[in-house]
Amino acid sequence: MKNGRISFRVIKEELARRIAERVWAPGTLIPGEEVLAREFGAARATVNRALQELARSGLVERRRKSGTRVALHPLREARFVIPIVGNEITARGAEYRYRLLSRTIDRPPEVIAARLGLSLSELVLHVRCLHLADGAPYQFEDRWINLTAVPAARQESFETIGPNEWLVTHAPFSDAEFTFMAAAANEEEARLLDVSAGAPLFVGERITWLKEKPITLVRMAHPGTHRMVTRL
Amino acid sequence: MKNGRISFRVIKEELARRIAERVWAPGTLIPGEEVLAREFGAARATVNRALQELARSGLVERRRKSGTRVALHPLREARFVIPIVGNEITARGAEYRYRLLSRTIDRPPEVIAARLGLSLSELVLHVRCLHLADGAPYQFEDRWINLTAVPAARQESFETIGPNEWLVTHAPFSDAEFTFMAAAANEEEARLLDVSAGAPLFVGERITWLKEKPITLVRMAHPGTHRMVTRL
DNA sequence: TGACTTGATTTGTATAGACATAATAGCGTT
DNA sequence: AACGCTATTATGTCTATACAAATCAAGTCA
Repeated sequence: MKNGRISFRVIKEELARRIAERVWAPGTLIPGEEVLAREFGAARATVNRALQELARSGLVERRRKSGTRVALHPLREARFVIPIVGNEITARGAEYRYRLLSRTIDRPPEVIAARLGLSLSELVLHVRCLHLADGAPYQFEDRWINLTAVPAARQESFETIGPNEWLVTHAPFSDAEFTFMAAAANEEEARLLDVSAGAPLFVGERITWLKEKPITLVRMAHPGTHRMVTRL
Repeated sequence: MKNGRISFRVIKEELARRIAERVWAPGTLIPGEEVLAREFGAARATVNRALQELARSGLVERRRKSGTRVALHPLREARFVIPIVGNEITARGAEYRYRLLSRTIDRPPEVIAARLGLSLSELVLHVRCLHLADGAPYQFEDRWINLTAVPAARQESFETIGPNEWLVTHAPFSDAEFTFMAAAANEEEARLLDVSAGAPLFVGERITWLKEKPITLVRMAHPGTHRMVTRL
């Protein structure tokens, strides 16, 4: 940007600094956009953008007519990128390997049908597979695909390509729900992930929909050593 | 907004729809801002805002000169709000209770000093407490506070107010790192959280800094039934 | 061939001005 | 006091215009 012009980033950082250093205490009403614009020698739109971003990251709360105040409880949100597992592994410099465990087409068990909102008569494709990093078990993937919504999955063997990778290029989705939890490894999970039975697992679950229509439900289990980290 | 004017939200949703329904396949280059602006009868700035938001949510990738293309692997990021535990509990309609377990001032153990980047001679405040929902153990909090950075913590007993709540209003931070993992409950955790020893726990860890200066390290352990959910 | 320059293109950002919208405060009426 | 209207005010958003920055491609020169 040209010299004299002040970036919304600069404003954002300066405002963040004032909040962090208690120039403006939590709960305080901070000056209005016009005032700040004059102070920084910028247009109101520029200040507005800075403030909107601060609001989205949870540092301030804004209300029409009342103004902008420093958030009382800065419950800043954490953002995690959910990568394709293969990329995640190679990004760490490890060798990625994939193994298909089973692939069956059947009517869904009640639990699965309920979670996905399917009737018990609709067919689902059940795929179980293992992702390995440098030969060590990294993730056990247990997936159910709604064949009514994704009939093309019937033609795919999933022998060399993981269902995740296949789905992102063949079955779009518009909504998703992520869940993370801890669980104890059952006999099979223990064997597959090379941990002892009952050992803690880090489990991620995801359901995706395309305009209300359920696409797939996947449970991804990692050995307990797995860590999900983010910085903000 | 006035009748004729088209909101960036409308544009954003329509573009998202086209991507979800494969009007524009993954990897495809989508029309430039000017073209879209003409199509929607909006200013380029409006289209720009819509596209920027789509880019941030990971649906498209943008590059100057090349243009905007539909992301090949929509690794859409998941956003989790990290609330104050008390609010989280009352928001669920449960009764919140807090119990202080211990509060000591001492030199940090090596592990903690290393994680926080402190010298072994600096004093830290070690607080352990329990958060309960409707009488049942909800979270075991094990916290270390850097007294060099937050000397005021020395005066606080933490008998009725949790360290988290106290800190957000008394010790600002500018950076934070979140980690989530699964772990097996040790004897003490098992007793406190009312699970059996070795049972899986869902553990969150957070370190915060104010301009490079470490403020606090906290480990928050939940019973394995705990779920962290987000929708996008 | 290969390194450098230049131009064209697309997104990125700032601005001034206008109007929209939400929420509040104050007033008047009952 | 309770209710509803109105004016006020701060944020929210759109437009038109301008220029900045990145980057790709083609052309130039050693």
